[in-house]
Amino acid sequence: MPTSTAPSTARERARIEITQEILNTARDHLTKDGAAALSLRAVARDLGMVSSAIYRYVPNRDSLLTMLIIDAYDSLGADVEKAERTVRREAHLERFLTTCQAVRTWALAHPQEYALIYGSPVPGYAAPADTIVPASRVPAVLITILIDMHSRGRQPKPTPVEPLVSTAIADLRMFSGGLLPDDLLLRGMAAWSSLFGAISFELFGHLHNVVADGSKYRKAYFDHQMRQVALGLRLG
Amino acid sequence: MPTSTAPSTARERARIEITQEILNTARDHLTKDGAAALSLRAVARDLGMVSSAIYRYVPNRDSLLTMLIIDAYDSLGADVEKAERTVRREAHLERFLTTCQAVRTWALAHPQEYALIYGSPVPGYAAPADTIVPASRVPAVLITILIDMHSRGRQPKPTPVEPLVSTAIADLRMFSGGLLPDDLLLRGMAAWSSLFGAISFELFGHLHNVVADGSKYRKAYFDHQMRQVALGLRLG
DNA sequence: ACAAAGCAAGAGCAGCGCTCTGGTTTGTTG
DNA sequence: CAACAAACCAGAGCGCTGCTCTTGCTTTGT
Repeated sequence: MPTSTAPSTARERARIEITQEILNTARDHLTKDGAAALSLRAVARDLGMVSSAIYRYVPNRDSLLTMLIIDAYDSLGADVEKAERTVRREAHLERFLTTCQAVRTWALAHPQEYALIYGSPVPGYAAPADTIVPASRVPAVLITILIDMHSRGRQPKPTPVEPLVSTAIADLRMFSGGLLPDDLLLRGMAAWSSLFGAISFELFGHLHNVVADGSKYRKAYFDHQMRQVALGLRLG
Repeated sequence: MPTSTAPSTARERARIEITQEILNTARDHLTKDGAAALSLRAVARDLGMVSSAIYRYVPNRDSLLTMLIIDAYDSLGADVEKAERTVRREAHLERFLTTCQAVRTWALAHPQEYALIYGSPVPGYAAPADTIVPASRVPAVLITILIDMHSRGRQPKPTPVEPLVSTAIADLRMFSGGLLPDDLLLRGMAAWSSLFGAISFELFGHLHNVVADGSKYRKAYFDHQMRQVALGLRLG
């Protein structure tokens, strides 16, 4: 089943087109002034429509933000997948490091969008179901690397995990197709949090007066940290 | 030199008192509706003053947020310091784990304040200098644990660190009094990012459909992860 | 040919941050 | 004690926001 049916009437085509324009303009505003400053009225003004007309295409501000969130997840996911694909399949460590670099590169290039998806969620906001698939693209890449490593390499005996923790990650185990032992899944989660913890700290200003400001310093620092994380994954 | 001189006149006393009331009411609003929804007018209403009167005590909304940020850092810092103090000095691992638990406990109890200080910063916002001291209380606790461990325990030979990374963390080295080798400082940074990465993921909803929702599962998962982090610190 | 559905435009409501004006209170000084 | 400047308060007002409702017009499927 196709996710979107072909536009039969001119009206449907126009509707899709206008919705696209709204999304594009909104993304421009987002990258310039941040999510908090995004205003439906300003978007309408830019598009030469009156403010009320926007509500024909977007039910409200929150849902516009949701569309931008999905967009951001997909943009990040596509970049990361593309970067990771360029690496030789057997070079597991390099695949991991390339993935981390790609996430950071995207985040530095799209700080507001990064903040939108990995920063504080808006107060009453609950992520709708449409976001969970795009949101899992990066985790999927990481898990694939782990699976490849685990299935090919020598498998050290898995460290046993407490039952409570083991049941806690039942969903994650299912997501990975049951191909990974619990302790490796947990290491993967640790790597994932470390990756985003490091990027968030850098992007949200918590490295001020801690790690030198220059971009080469920041990159070297990040590199080093991710190599450390890779050690924890037994990738190095 | 005292940071605040004694209030001589009734007016000065009233001023301080009213400013305090404004801060308290603002904090109530923050914990209830989040930073984005915090409104000077609403605070004024709660206090029975007209909206313009607030500007006698607070220059603008941003500076009110800054005061709340400082408050939040101090609240977190005080809780963490208190918790960490209860542990036997020689039990370095336990001191570390207790610190992590204290951070998480505070974060779960004050999610909006956590989001305010560790979530996405407001677009044009630049943290003023007044925040850096309160912000470094938690890092200071972690570094003290590392110093105690390093100075007492057997010191494994430090892994050499690339020069670029070494110069990148010059500020951090200074902050730690030069008592720690670079590789341990870097492990400490990794632990710090992991800690906040883990808490941010949990608080900002990125563990949905990954780690089971129940608070005991979440706690067990967090415990496990922090023990893992401690291994990276060679604390375990 | 015609009703139904989709559309644009404008007015309007309640809220926001912030400023300005005019009038009052307070503390200090001649 | 009187005079005066500084600090205070209340209110009106500006321009912005999200969102709704009403009024007409146009496109669409029957």
